[in-house]
Amino acid sequence: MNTLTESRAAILSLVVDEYIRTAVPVSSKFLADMSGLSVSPATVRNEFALLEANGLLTHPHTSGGRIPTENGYRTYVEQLMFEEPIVEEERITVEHQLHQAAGSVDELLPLVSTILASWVGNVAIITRRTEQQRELLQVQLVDISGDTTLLVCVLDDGTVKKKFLTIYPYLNQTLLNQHANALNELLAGLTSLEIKNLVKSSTDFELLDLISVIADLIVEENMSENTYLDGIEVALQQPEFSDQESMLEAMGYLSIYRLERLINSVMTDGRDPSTRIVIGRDDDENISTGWSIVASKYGPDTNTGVIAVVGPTRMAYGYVLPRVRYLAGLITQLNRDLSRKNILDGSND
Amino acid sequence: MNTLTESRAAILSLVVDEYIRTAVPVSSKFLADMSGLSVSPATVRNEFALLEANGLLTHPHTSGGRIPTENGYRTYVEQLMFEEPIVEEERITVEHQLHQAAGSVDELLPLVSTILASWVGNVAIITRRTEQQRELLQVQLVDISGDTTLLVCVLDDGTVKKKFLTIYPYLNQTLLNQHANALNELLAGLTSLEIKNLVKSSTDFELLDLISVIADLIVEENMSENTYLDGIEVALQQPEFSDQESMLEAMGYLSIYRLERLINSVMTDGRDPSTRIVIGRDDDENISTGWSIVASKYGPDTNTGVIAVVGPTRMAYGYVLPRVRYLAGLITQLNRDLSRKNILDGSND
DNA sequence: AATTAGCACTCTCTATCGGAGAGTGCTAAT
DNA sequence: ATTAGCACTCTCCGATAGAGAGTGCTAATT
Repeated sequence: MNTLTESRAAILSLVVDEYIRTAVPVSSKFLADMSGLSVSPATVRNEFALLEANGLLTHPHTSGGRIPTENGYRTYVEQLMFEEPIVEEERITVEHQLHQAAGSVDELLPLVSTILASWVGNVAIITRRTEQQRELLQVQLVDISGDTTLLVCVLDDGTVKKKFLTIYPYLNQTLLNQHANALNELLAGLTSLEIKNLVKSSTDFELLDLISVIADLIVEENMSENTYLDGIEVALQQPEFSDQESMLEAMGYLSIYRLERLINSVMTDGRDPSTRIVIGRDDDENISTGWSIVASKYGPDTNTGVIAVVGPTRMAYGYVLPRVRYLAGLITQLNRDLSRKNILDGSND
Repeated sequence: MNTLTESRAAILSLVVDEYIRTAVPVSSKFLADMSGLSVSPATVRNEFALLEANGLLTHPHTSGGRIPTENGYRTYVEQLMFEEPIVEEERITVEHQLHQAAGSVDELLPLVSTILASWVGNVAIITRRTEQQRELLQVQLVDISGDTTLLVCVLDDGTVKKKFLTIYPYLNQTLLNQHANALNELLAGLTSLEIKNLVKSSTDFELLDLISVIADLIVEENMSENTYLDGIEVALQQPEFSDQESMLEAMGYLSIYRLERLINSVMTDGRDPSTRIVIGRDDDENISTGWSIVASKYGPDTNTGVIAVVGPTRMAYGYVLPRVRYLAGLITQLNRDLSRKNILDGSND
């Protein structure tokens, strides 16, 4: 049933391409005239009817052109789509822009999300998984005021976490430094898990509470710090959102909290591929009708996450997919460079 | 010329109130029937004509009701407006919500902006002026990898600033700690300015470059860290933005970068009052037609900034103004508490 | 058996028209 | 100074009609 004849596949492909390009339903006359097909509109119409019977096309009105169904998009993406290669010029531009943020992940990722969003004209989102294996490098305790003390933890990827504490009895900075030194000797180089085990195994540390706080702080999920979203404004210019109602609905849908959960759930359902395209309401995903996601995991193991593009089903998959995949690879590579502990090039920034 | 008769002022006030409430032009019949005015529609129409001659009202069509001009709004705000008092219940709700963020300014301000936005149904923005007088409490140098070192500075308001450095020759953590200790002895308790003077006066410090970097880092302006914006989505539900074009235009106008510059310029033009309402295109401000700002400075001196509401000219000034002023006062008070160095109440968070 | 020309049919889109309704401006009366 | 009355203007809404686009189907062609 799903074996399309060659010409039928070509027609589906052309319809999807054209509809993605113009957002206007595609007519048989247009395909017969403008495309390489050397057939008459009537023939195209016959194929239309069959594609529609297969659930791959539909038409909004009796007398409008055809548009793809969600299944039509899926077939297109799986079998027919031409992946628009990234030209050298694009590559250079991107890598030039990224050069500014060689510092660390939390400078790199927001920049990449901005680049991706403007590149594909849709919402781009990048999540970062808090790494359980991150090591604590250094702890600091700073006396802020009377009874408020600031706990600062530096992790091995350069992340800095802080938390206000109230410590009784009052400890002055000298005492705090002594405690911090003790903590550093004890904890430096350990992961959150190792610290927790330490707490479990030995019962009579001084500052046991504080050590627990540190272990929690290291792995604390702070969504707004670990997820980067951009491109809402450019995405909302799509004709899909031409009235206030659909626009507001879209803005609600594009909330960073929703999307963060969404793409993480899409990419952590145990499936193999590191790159996925989810179109419309897939039965086992809670994605809304009319929306699609192109997502890719990035790495390496020590620093993973998902980079994704979110937009209307009428998305230029053949253009978006290679670019998402490319940026995922680029992030992976830059992360690897950052963690390789011996960067020979050193621009003093 | 600007002395309105009592009844004419009452009519202007009612028109503005009603138009703000419904966004529908107000008719003479409505005012005569529904309001306390014991006059006929014809009388109201006579007054309309005079108010229109004074440039305070206008009507979009020959046969639509009246709407205020920008000058009409200004007169209303300056002379006629009733300030909607904050009821006890609102106050309790706000203070309850704020209790969660007793920690520091950078937890407090985003929360206040969210509260304000949802309170008044418009965009709320809070800027924070980087305080030149903030003191450095502690410096930390952490070895991240081969040649990357992380510089961490803790300031006296609990702010943590960090910067990646490349230091030659390589220093291991022990050496870095020694340097950090030296720096702390030298710099702890100083402001950026004092550190810079130190650099100027003495020429042969070791780590002179590093000290300069620290001085700069302390006062580094990081807009996205110092400005908090919320409420775009709720603001865009106003009927002013009922088509895609005006909605996109509004989104562009509401960019955090623009607004940040805008409200800072509005509040730093040397005028007296700590609270200002700017309506539409004031000649000496670069505000757009159709937009208004209600802004208030907050304090105290050690930690200043501006809290503002931005929205269409048809804004409920009498509702917004007291609430902006109230929150500005609340921020001031909380800041004062935070810096008073002796908070007696200590909830262990 | 696949393709295609022909044609009636459907539906959208746009413009036009007319009437209802709302609101005004003006005049004359109070 | 206020108001009743009334003609006038403009918007809004629904109906109507015609053009245009595209289809589905049938019958003819290759």
